[in-house]
Amino acid sequence: MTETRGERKERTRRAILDAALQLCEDSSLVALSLRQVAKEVGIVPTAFYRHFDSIEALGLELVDESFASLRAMLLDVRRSDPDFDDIIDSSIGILVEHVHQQRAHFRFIVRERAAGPPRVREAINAAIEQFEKELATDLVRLTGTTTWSPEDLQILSGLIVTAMVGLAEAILRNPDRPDAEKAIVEGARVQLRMVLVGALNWRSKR
Amino acid sequence: MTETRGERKERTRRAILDAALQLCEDSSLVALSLRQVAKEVGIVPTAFYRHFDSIEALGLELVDESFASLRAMLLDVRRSDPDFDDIIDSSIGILVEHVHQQRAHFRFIVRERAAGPPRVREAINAAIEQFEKELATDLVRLTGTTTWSPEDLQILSGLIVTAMVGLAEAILRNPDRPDAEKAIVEGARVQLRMVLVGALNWRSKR
DNA sequence: CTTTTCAGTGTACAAACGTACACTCAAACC
DNA sequence: GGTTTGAGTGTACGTTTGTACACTGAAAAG
Repeated sequence: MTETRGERKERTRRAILDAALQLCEDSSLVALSLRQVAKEVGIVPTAFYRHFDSIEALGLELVDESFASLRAMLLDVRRSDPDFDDIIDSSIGILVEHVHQQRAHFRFIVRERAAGPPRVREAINAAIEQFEKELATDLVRLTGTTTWSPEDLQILSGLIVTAMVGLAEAILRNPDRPDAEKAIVEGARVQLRMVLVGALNWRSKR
Repeated sequence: MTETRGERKERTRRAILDAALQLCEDSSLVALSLRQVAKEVGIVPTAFYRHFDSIEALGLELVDESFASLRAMLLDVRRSDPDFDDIIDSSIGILVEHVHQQRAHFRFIVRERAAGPPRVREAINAAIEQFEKELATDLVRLTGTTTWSPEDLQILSGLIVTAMVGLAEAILRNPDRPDAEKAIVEGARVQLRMVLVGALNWRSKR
C-alpha cells in the first residue's frame, strides 16, 4: 500500500511520543534517555533528531498533548447541565472519568510539574494558571459582581483548582483499588461542598 | 586532632546526604547518579556503599530527614498562641518561615512525592497521611464531637493539608520574587478563611 | 604490642549514554 | 525520467554509568 511520506513521518513521531510517555511512567523525563526511546520505537538513536531537538523538546510537546486532554475535559464540564446543586457531582464525575481514560497524560502532568526540566515545569504551571483564570471568569458569570470581588473569585478559583488537582493526584496514586478510590472521590465531593458553603456565606472586602 | 572513627564516618555520611539533596535540586532522585554524589563529596564511587545500599536507600533517609523538618514546624504551630481568630495567620506565617529555612527539604518532598522511586513516593505519602490524621484529632479537640462527625473532620483535614501543600509548592515555585510570594501567601490566608467560614456553617450527617 | 576492623582507595570492565558523520533509497518534485 | 529531499541506517567516538575486586592504613580492640 502507498503511504505518503508525511504520513509515515507522523506515524513514527506518534510512536516516539507514546514510547516516551510510557517509558517515563515510573521515573521522569529527566531520567529518560534518547536511546531508550529509540530502542522502544524501533529506530536507530540518531533518527530521533529528525523529530525532536532534545528530550526536553519532546517533553514540551507532551505537555501540549496532555493539556489538550484537559481542555477536552473542561469542555465536557461546561457542556454538562447548568443545574446548580449537582454541578459539583457532575464535574467530579467528569474529572474522574477523564483521569481514567487519560491516565498517562495526567500522571505526566503531575509528575513533570514537580520534577520535569525547568521549561516543562514552567509550561505546565502556566497552563494551570490559565485554567484558574478561566474558572474565575466562569464564576463571575455564575455569581455576578455584587457580593464577590474579582480578586476573591480568583482566590476561590485557585482553591478549587488545587483541590481538583489534589483529587487527580490521589486517584493516580491508588490505581487498581476501587474501594480506596471511591472513598477518595466521596471525600472530594464533601470538600467541594464545604468550600461551596464557605463561598455562599462569604462577603468580600469586609 | 583526634577525631573518633564513628565521627568521621558520620561526617562523610552527612556530606553524602547534603550533596545528594543539592545535586537533585533541579532534576530528581531518579536522575541522580552514585558517581555524581561521590565526586561532589570527594570520595571514590565505591566508597558510597559503605554508607548506603543504593540511591533509593539514600532517598528514604532524606525523606526521614525532611519530615523531621516538618515535625519541627508543626511543633511551632502547636506552640503558638491558641488565640482563635488569628490561628490562621500565625500558622501560615510559621509555614512560610519554615519553607524558607528548609527550602531544599521541602523542594525534595514535593518533587519526589510525584516523581521519586516508588518506595520513596510511598514513604512521603504515608507521612502526609499521618499529618492529616493528626490534624483531624487536633480539630476534634478544638470543635468537640457535637456538630462534626469524625469522617467529616478527616475530610476537612485533608482539604486544609492539600491547601497548605499547595501553598508550599507555590512559594517554592517562585523563589526570589518577594512581591509574587506576598500575593500567594495573602491568597492562601483568604483561602483558609473561606474554608473556615464553610466549616463554621457546616453540619455533618445532614 | 599485636591483631582486627573497616572507611576509603585504585584499577578495571562491560554497558549505556549523547552525538558526529557519511550513507541509503524511496517518495516527492520539476 | 532525472534530480532533489529527507526519514532512517550504520559506524564510531569519548563520557559516564554501576559495580566487582584487591588494596591500604589508621583507629579500635585484645
